[in-house]
Amino acid sequence: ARRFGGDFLLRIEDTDVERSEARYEAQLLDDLRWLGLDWDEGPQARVGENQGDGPYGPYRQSERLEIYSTHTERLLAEGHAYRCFCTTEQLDAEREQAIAAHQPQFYSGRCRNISAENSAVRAASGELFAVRLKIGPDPISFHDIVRGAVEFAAETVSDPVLVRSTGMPVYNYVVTIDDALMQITHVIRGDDHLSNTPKQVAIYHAFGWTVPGFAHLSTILGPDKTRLSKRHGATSISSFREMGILPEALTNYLALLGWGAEGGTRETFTMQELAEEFTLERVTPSPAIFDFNKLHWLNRHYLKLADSKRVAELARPYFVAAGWLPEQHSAEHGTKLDPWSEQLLALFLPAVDQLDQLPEKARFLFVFDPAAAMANEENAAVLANASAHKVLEAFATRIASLPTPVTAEAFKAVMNEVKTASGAKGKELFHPVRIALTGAHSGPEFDKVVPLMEAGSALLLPTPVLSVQKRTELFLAALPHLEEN
RNA sequence: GGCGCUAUCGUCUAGGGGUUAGGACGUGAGAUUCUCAAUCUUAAAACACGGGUUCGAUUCCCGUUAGCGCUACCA
Repeated sequence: ARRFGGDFLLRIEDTDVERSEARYEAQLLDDLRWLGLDWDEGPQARVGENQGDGPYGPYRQSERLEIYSTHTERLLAEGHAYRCFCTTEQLDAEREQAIAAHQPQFYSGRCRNISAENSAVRAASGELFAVRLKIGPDPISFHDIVRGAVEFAAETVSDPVLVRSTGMPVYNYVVTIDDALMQITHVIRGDDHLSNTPKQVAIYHAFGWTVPGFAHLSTILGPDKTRLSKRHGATSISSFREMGILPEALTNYLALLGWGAEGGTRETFTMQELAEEFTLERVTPSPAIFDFNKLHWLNRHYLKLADSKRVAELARPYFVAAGWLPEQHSAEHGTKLDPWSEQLLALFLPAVDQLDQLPEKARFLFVFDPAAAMANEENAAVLANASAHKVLEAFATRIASLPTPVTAEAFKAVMNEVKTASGAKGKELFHPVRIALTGAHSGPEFDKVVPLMEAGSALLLPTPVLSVQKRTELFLAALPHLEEN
């Protein structure tokens, strides 16, 4: 719509009373806004914003029931539709029979030829009825922008129900009326609707309306090639948001799933660029498998580009949830905590695919557990080495005599002294110290980690961050056989 | 079962009657004076199968196979 200066309409299709709840609608509007998709016409948001509405409202199908019943009367009067008095039991039995006999399941058409008078009398007497559309003998064909010409034999369409015996019209019916009345030129939807389209085309014909353009987009599949669903991980928009995926990464990824730009070498598109370049003609008809790897790559890409304040805001809740950052900003926090948080983020952001992985990566800053570190097999192997003890002893005495806070430069100097004193170098030198300070033999550069520990130890945090000296002291105290050597 | 849709590297895709079948993610290797991450360089990796049409088919047509969808008084 944006590409060609059209309008994007948001319509709430809530004719299934049992499955429609206000909270779903609120969630939907919320998700769309978060993604950066805004609509020109649509329902007033129940969450408060005043976006939406327009000249073709109301935009909730549940509020358009009168419109539909007027149209049903017209169809009935013109003979394009008829009342069907068949009971569910009857229809179920017929269906079962057809399945047992390996026959295609069509409606028998039993009620098709009940006379208008008879039909009216039975209806007036209170007999329950559904309304069915009369399908003519000719094949129904239409053009799909993604797939080309599509044709269905009339028998396979059967006489579809338009209005349930409860009086509530059915989705395939109302969607057609709404699309026509709202002057929709392009119907863009999932290909699970492709088989429904001949029914809808027949409805356009019955009313004498112009059939719009259709574009059926392929389904997104999971790695096992079945429809993407909950067991594949995130499927709702909000779950991506909760994981810490940026909206621009998601929209970019979604656009790439089933579409390729001309040339086929560009991968990153902003919403603005998408609006300028996206065309339905270039949409692929084959279904695509959702690939978290590529989404993560895009997310990392946009995380790098994003404003650091914005990312800090987004990342903060994950640390708060872990109990490591305070919930509220105090005055002190503003001046000291914010710069520290930014440092923290700068260090760990390149290491994550999505924001919710941040606490795990930063864990060693907040949780210091020498016993656990020593219990780790790989760590134990490193510490079992005789030189490791020499390194740690040399390191401990020198680091303890340093003025606080320990700077990155002072730390580097100490490491050099330890190197000459112990004769250890490379891994032999760094790994024991790294284990002592962080509990693991791998992690980010000391140049960045040391200042972060030092500055962190001066802050008032829900979980205190220990200084380099404190860590060294505690770790050596916990090393049992050091003194014996 | 019936009807429909789909089929290029593991994945997302570009391309299209004659091409060294291009790019990206991921994977492997190398570089970056501890490691991890990031970054850079580099390598391996594809036209589902069988028939046509054609001088020539991965490309067009038909079929097979496989996957998905619909087959509801769900959307």
